[in-house]
Amino acid sequence: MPHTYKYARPALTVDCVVFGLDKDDLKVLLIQRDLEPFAGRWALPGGFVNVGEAVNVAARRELEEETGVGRVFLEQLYTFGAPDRDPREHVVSVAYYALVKLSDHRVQAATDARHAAWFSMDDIPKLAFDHPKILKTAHERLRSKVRYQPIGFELLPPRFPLRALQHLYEVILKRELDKRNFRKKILSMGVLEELDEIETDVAHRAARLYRFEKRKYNRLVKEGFNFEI
Amino acid sequence: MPHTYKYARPALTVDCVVFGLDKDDLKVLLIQRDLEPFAGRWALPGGFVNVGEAVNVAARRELEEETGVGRVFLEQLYTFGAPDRDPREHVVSVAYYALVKLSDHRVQAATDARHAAWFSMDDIPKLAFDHPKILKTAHERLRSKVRYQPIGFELLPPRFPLRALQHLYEVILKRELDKRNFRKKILSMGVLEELDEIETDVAHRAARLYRFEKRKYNRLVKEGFNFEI
DNA sequence: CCAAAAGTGTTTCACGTACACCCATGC
DNA sequence: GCATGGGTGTACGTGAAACACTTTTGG
Repeated sequence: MPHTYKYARPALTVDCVVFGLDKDDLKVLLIQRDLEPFAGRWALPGGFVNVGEAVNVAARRELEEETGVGRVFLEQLYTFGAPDRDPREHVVSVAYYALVKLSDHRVQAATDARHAAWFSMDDIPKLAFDHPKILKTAHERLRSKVRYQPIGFELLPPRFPLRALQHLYEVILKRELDKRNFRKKILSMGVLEELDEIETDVAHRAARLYRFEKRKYNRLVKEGFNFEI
Repeated sequence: MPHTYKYARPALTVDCVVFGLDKDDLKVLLIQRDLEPFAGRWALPGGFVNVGEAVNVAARRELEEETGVGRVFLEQLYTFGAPDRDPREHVVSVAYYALVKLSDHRVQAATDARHAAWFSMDDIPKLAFDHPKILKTAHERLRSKVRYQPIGFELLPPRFPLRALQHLYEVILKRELDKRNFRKKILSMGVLEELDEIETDVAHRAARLYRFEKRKYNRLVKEGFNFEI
């Protein structure tokens, strides 16, 4: 059913940069295109915004369609609106970035489905459209935001050893952190709950597990607390 | 000349939050609507994005049409895409915020033109659409960004006394700053050039004028310098 | 000479940073 | 018993914050 407007309109899409944290690496979920343009190239998951559908809802829908995962951290990144970013016509894309827990089985499943795969940020293939630029913007946003907002926890399982949290910051910030100073600082914030549990299946002394307490964090924020690494 | 598409498309607009700094106040430029919906209401300047026109170019064009000023600081803020934000149909709007020098004569001129006026941020009239939300988002962005990026200078004339700079931060951050600490800090950054000029036409001791040295700032940034107030 | 704002130093305290060893566990 | 990572405290330096008086100028 065709639709007619008095004035021409750019098309409107969403693209999602989905970050996950592997044992060693920061990874991104990419989709292999099977249609022109850029058939065969890897690209960010995304698609068209339906009329009557909120843009963030469209992003979440596309994300769920591509990765099988809902209920993830999703935040608007930037809107890319250069007229030549799609060779076919003027397509404006609202980009989002998502943080998912790779420990989540449903995310794992998406990997085998329809030409989707996780790529290390250090080894990204040639991408379609202006997706290199979008990915770069997302990476920068993640790097700066992780320092003053507790979004890193979105990449970890609900219960984690402090070592995993430190490793996360080291990978994202690309520098080493001092173990004692890190523990001192993160514990002194009072946003982690120390659990009565320890790691299992490790070939050395098992570490204590912690949980991020969002309620404590929200309470502290109201009192003027500033999270900062 | 009508345009037809296979699938329905949301309309795409830009809205601009234009901030200026009065002697005392942070102000925003608003336009009074003369068409329905919201005829008579005040609203943010903005308009439709043309096909083939980059979104940021559209924002700059609309801004120039409404305020008569080009070459201002303009940055993308956020994209608002709720389907009910315009009562007529689904209109997605990419919002920008601009910082202008009210000392600029061309900006002053815009005030008398076609129902445009500057409003103090403490005294905003009822606004059309979801513009209160956009304005609030812009205000928060300005408040947080001004602390770690030297964008405040965009609101001042090229040559200014330190007092004006401090006042700017006090107005935007909504708290008083210590004069000695402020001067010490900002001067120690080494991004201001001390001029051989002083204020004129003041009824008291005239203050020395300074200029923001963007080149020095850029050089320092390359060396890892972080601007922060 | 009075009003109004310009300009200037020091002390204190909190926090970031650097740094090394013993402990618990699995194999 | 050895390899592997877990867990812990202190000393130092930098930078933020608090704080008050003298100087200059115009009217």
